[in-house]
Amino acid sequence: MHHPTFSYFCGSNVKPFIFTRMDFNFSVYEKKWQQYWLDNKVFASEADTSKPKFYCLDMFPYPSGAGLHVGHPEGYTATDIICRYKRAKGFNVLHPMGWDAFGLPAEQYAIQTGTHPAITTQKNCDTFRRQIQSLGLSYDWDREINTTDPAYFKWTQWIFIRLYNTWFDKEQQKGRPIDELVIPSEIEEQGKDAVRGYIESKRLAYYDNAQVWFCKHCKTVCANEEVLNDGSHEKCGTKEVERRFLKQWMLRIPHYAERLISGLDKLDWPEGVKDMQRNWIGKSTGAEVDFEVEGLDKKLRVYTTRPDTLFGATYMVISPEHSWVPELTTNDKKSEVEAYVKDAALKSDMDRTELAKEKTGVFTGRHAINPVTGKQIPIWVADYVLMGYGTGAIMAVPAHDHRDFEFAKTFDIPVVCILDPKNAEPELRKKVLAGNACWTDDGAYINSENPELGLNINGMSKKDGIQTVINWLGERNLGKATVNYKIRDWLFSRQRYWGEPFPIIHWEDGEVTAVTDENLPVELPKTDKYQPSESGESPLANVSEWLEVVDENGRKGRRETNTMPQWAGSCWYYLRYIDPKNDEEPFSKAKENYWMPVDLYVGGAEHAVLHLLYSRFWHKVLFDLGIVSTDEPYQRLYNQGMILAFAYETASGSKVPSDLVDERDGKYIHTETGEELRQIVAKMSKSLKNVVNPDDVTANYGADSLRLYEMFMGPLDSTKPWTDTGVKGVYNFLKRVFYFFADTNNIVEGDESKETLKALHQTIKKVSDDIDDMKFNTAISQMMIFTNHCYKAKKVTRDTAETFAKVLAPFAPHLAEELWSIYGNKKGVCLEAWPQFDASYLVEDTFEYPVSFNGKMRFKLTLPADMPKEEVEKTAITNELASKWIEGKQIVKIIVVPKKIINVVVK
RNA sequence: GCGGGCGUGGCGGAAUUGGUAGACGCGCUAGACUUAGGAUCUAGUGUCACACGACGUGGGGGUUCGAGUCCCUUCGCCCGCACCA
Repeated sequence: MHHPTFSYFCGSNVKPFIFTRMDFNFSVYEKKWQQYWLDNKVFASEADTSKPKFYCLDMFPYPSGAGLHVGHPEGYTATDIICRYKRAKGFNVLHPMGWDAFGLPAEQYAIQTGTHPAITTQKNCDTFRRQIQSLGLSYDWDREINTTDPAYFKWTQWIFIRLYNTWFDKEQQKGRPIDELVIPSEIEEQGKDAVRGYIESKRLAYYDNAQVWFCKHCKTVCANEEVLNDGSHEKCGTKEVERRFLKQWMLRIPHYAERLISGLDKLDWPEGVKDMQRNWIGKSTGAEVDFEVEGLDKKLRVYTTRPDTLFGATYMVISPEHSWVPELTTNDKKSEVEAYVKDAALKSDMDRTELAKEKTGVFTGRHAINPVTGKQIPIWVADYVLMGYGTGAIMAVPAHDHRDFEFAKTFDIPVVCILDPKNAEPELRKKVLAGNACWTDDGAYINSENPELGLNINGMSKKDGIQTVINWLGERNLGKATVNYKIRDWLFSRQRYWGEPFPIIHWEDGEVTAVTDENLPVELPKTDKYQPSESGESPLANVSEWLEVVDENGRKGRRETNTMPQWAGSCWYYLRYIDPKNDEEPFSKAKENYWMPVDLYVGGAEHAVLHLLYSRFWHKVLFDLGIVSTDEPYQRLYNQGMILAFAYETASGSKVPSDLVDERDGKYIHTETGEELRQIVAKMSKSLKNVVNPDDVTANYGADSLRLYEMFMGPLDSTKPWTDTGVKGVYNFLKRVFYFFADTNNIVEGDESKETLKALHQTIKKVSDDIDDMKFNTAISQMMIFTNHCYKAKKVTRDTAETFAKVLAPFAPHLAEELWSIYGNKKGVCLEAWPQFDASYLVEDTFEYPVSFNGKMRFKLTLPADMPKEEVEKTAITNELASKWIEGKQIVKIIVVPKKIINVVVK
């Protein structure tokens, strides 16, 4: 790599100009302007109602020890361009940065080395800040926050207390203060404990025994969401997760399911992210139906989305975890069922799903009565029915449900078709009618009549059938329409040291209370034992002087020793940026009212569900309590694509580290084996040795080059591979800009040429529109076109040069400032207004028509722009060049679209 | 299986409501300058024929004066979710 700051520009006589030597010394001027911005706090913002506001937020990073990678600056540069542009357009911009700094790595490091996580975290934050500042991003650094700072997590705890003291009023679909909860008289009569239990059952945050995932590797519980499909733990990648029963803090997010779904409609988010959230919440509508159980005075309740298929229910299934299993099982089946249930309990969920191909189950020996056919149907236990969803029991309709069909075929249970798939292929229809295939789509009901009970849906369509059966069930008190959601309570505690302590005390008499607001924050105690225990007890449980408390009456208590998960701090950080130094309240209401909602939120798609859903949930609770003024936090969401890198693999697919690859004549050769390798695109990884470090890029090509390249690579939302030659491309562009515009010999006084004015105003328009559309790659290409034009024009006026500096400023702010100051300006270009686009410079009195014959462009014809259609037609076909295409043919039609195209149809 | 997205030169990628396919950049080729340098400038560069021209946006079909763009069909890739009754 050559040294960039030093003069490869040896010739002082390079055409077309002669000028005194100037080095493209970016490393000097980039530092200079960064210092200027910082010292003068040019990007500081205050709530100012006289101006329109723009709140632009980046997903704040976890400051890992590895430092920034090239993925970070991608989103940050995009938002920075928009913010600089918006400021120039007169907006009051809020653009903050901070650190999501709780988390496992710092704690693991503490366990290994004894270094307190706060020290490691501080160091990493310093590195991240330095790296981010070296990119010239226009953050308001006075608003920097850190989730591990007690002054910050004091308010995280404060919000937790609000959650704890809120219940959800289903009637009003709204969270309300717990002291507005009306205790039913029958509960009141049962005494104090019953009342307390009732209240606990309503709080949005509650403490209870829960079957939870426990990662033996991390020695902590983890949320359902953190356990991936293949049974591995998202955080550590090991498969050492298992089910345990532990006392845990849970949040009742399902109460907000409906609002979390409906709120999506008015948000300007990628459709895919909205769908993922809807999918995650998993709303389904159906009905609960009660089935009489033979020989027991009980009714087994099931949930089904297809009550219309009741006539086809030939058996029932309950989950192995269902509490009725022992009671339902007949004596002769007892040992068999017990064995099955025990087996299912031992199986982890991953085993269950991995073996999903084959259905397993066991008959309980008991029958239920199908309420519409009056027939006996067997009750089975099978693990394909989950306890956590619906009622944990189903009616099985093998003819019209794939899973039930598979199960019925495996265990030879009758399949009764009750819906004729009229529009299916004849072959398939025959099979369905005979019970040899499954049909889940629409059709017309058959065998679905019971005159004694007054129910007949024969001939109806699915939609009418469902409604008719639900009505019928309701009238007879056999069932009712029900809505179900997949989303479960959010497991909100971890057995770790490095997290927010819960502001909760467990008293010796069994009472649980929240710490009062005046006593916040509950800080983390100093300790040197960070290691969690095998049993799942937090390290905080060992710090007795912190742990044990006594109230004014001498009652003893213990602090909650769990800590909050990493999600907690990121659930509300966008609110703290609004008023980050306030120690009276989490933020001032007036400021919140001015800045919220976030107008643009940019970050990775990996947070499509969890972070964004959790955060929306907290926000809605705060909204219900009147703490925030908007129902949704993030108005517009944008996901930047991932930056990948080239990697190499052998014919057999094994990966080869990039330092062992040579390129020769477009082929990739293994330097040790000589084997020809295939170039692939992969995630950057240490093992592939294809990680690009932003510090290196900045050192070699400058921050402007890094910024510009990341924006020029392609559309912001698509994944794209990094190439070093691509960086050089934009570096060359910046150099060309510098050599032309920093050379005052090229900058003249006087009137600008028509052509240059046109090019300039095209550029203003294109760049403005493209920033609005977040199409930064084409904005940059337009600036390249303009620069190419200037090289051809050889001279431009100072006005033109200054205007171009303003347009360039959001993208390459350092270079733009440098040029701006060369022109003698004393204040920064970052404080200048955005240039006005003037359409009159673009007006042309001629237009170069492409002339097509039968849709093929053959030649071009320059005509007056205002020439009438008829005359254009005439001129086109009488043109000498046209004769060749008309000769011997008949003109059928001529299409003229003014200032677009001429198409001659010939035969 | 369900949901979302995508297929355009050697490569990254451009193309308002259907209206000149391949902008811009990389790479490559040639030339200029030269104390030969991986610098800079200029020109060229979709493919085949390299003259006329023909063919070209994953494949096939359709609508249209005109299709990368609209419709049908088919193939391939990426990302989520996945026994949720």
